[in-house]
Amino acid sequence: MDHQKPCSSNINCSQDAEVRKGPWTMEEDLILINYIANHGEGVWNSLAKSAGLKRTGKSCRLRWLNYLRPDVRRGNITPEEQLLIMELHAKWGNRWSKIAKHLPGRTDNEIKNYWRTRIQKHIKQAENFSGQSSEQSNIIDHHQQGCSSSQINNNYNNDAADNNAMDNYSPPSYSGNMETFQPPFPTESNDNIWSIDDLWSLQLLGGE
DNA sequence: AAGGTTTGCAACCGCATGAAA
DNA sequence: ATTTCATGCGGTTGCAAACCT
Repeated sequence: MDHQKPCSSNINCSQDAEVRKGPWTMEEDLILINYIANHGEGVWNSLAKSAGLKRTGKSCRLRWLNYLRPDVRRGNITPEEQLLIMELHAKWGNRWSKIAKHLPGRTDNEIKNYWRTRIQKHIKQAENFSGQSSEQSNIIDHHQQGCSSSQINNNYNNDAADNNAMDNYSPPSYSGNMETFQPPFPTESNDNIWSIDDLWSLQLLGGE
């Protein structure tokens, strides 16, 4: 992604004085990192203002949580993580934030993207190959037809099953296909224009 | 090499929920 | 009890990069 292009997709460019949209620039990232390092997270709307960012609080929060946080891990979803994602998804459906809580350093957005771009696609391909098992195609259909999370919850389980369920849980629908499932590695996506490490070291150098 | 298509991901949007006033 | 505001969530979109013809 080209984070350097200030207004490439900025619909609000004309009224740019107010709210910026679109990709974050390195400068904005640095401002946000710096500000949070010095003042903590606080209320996002006022944080955005105080930091001098022409962004909504929502946008700042998202950028921080999904990208800038020091503990966020990006790229290289391990086979273990992948398996866990599949198990938890089979159990909870599209409850991405809930799934993300079981994968330290991973964000709901990343897991959601990963599911949609890799796993879902691969399951669909496998299904086309093997004439498909009924249970599995049900799950895929749910996502293709955009079923609501409440529907998913009815089909799978609810929060009560939360923590100890994993002990006696066996993945209902994917296990049969794990044989044919080729993890689409490498999933390296660290080739950002600049790395978060870079930003943090910049922050540490110039920070305060 | 050029143009078209597909893929992957960052970011936005709308809605739901909860806390504070 | 009601309203307002902030946050969190899931779905969706836009676009650059990668791939294909």
